[in-house]
Amino acid sequence: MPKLGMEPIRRAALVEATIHEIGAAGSLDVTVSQIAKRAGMSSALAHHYFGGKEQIFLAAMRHTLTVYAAEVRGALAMAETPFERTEAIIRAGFSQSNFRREVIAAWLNFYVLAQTSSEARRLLTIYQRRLNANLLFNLRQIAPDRAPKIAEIVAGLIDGIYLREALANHDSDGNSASQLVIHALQRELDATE
Amino acid sequence: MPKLGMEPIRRAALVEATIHEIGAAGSLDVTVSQIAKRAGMSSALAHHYFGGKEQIFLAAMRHTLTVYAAEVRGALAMAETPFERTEAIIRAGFSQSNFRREVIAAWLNFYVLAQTSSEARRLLTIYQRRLNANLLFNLRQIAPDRAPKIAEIVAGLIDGIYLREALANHDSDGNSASQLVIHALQRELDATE
DNA sequence: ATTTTTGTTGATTGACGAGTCAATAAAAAA
DNA sequence: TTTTTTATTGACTCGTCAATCAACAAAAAT
Repeated sequence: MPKLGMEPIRRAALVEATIHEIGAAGSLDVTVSQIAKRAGMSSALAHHYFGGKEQIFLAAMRHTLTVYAAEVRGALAMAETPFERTEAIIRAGFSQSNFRREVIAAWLNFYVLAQTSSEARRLLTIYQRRLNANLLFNLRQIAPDRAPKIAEIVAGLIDGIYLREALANHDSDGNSASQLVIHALQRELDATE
Repeated sequence: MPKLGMEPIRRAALVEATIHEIGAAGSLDVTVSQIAKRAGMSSALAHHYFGGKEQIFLAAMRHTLTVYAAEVRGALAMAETPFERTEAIIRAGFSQSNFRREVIAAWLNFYVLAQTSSEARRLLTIYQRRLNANLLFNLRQIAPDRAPKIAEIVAGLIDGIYLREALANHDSDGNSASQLVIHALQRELDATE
């Protein structure tokens, strides 16, 4: 009983299911059947819409990036000053949603995939560039000449502290992580030279 | 024609081959047969000595950590002051050897495995603790009360900048990465409060 | 009314891979 | 010298899984 216009619905369901399954497995070692089952369809249909496994993964990665980007935009919209906006970018990176099991798994496996898949690499580059551009734009308004270096440090700290928190044994507290990065940012800005 | 005392030789060869194969594949998606072949033996023998795939991986991870630890110790031995020792730790993290394809692949997949394998998690925790302890010990001699926070920042920066450099499109220059982290360290130490 | 497009799946193919086992051989111990 | 221990592998089992295909159904277009 085919209802028309199913494609976008099916695709979305598959992306959702993929993220969930990767989160449950912790790796890309999930079968198309598992994903299709969770999305409520046959594996043949998953292949029909996406063509293959890697393309399903890439769609899931793209979605993860899109959600993240939206979160950053939302946080930026509520900030007034360049410093507040920089703070907002940092906090967005450590939001609760980014510490959900599936999101952590998505990022870690994304990194792994980026070594060999040029499309994954491309997406990762987009993420990195966007983060850098956002930071740079705001930091330039505070410390024009030191902005590039500070942006690199803040970006590196966001990724690094996230990695450490995501794999720490205790439950991750986004707040203390944000505080740490913001503290480092302050130190950079305090310096006069 | 069995020569005795082969076990350690075989194990070492398998560990070596595993690291190489993971590097070539970029993932843990390598077969025991591939590994065994590169190590010059049958897959049955690999199973005989290690019991299973995961244990082969863990041995490879352990080896990677051991090599890294040795590198840090070597660098520390040649430094005199606490600051120089802190610098040495940072530089060791960005040494050329750590940017080899296989080493990058080992670390990235290590992170992925740490989500689900308690042994991998344990090893990763050891690495993190050791890095932190090393930094802390030296930083305490420079800025006793701020040492814990600075150590966290430097550790986070090492991991984060490494991640970014390892997945960057250009060839990675360990030097500029070190310089960046050392710069941030300086800023922290410059602050008077 | 019939042809085309869209949605859907069960069944199948073809390949691959982890782990086991029986068998073989040489060294060492008894 | 017989037995045990260590080294080693080819062949096999059992399972899994990505991808394909033929076939069926309903809506839309002609």
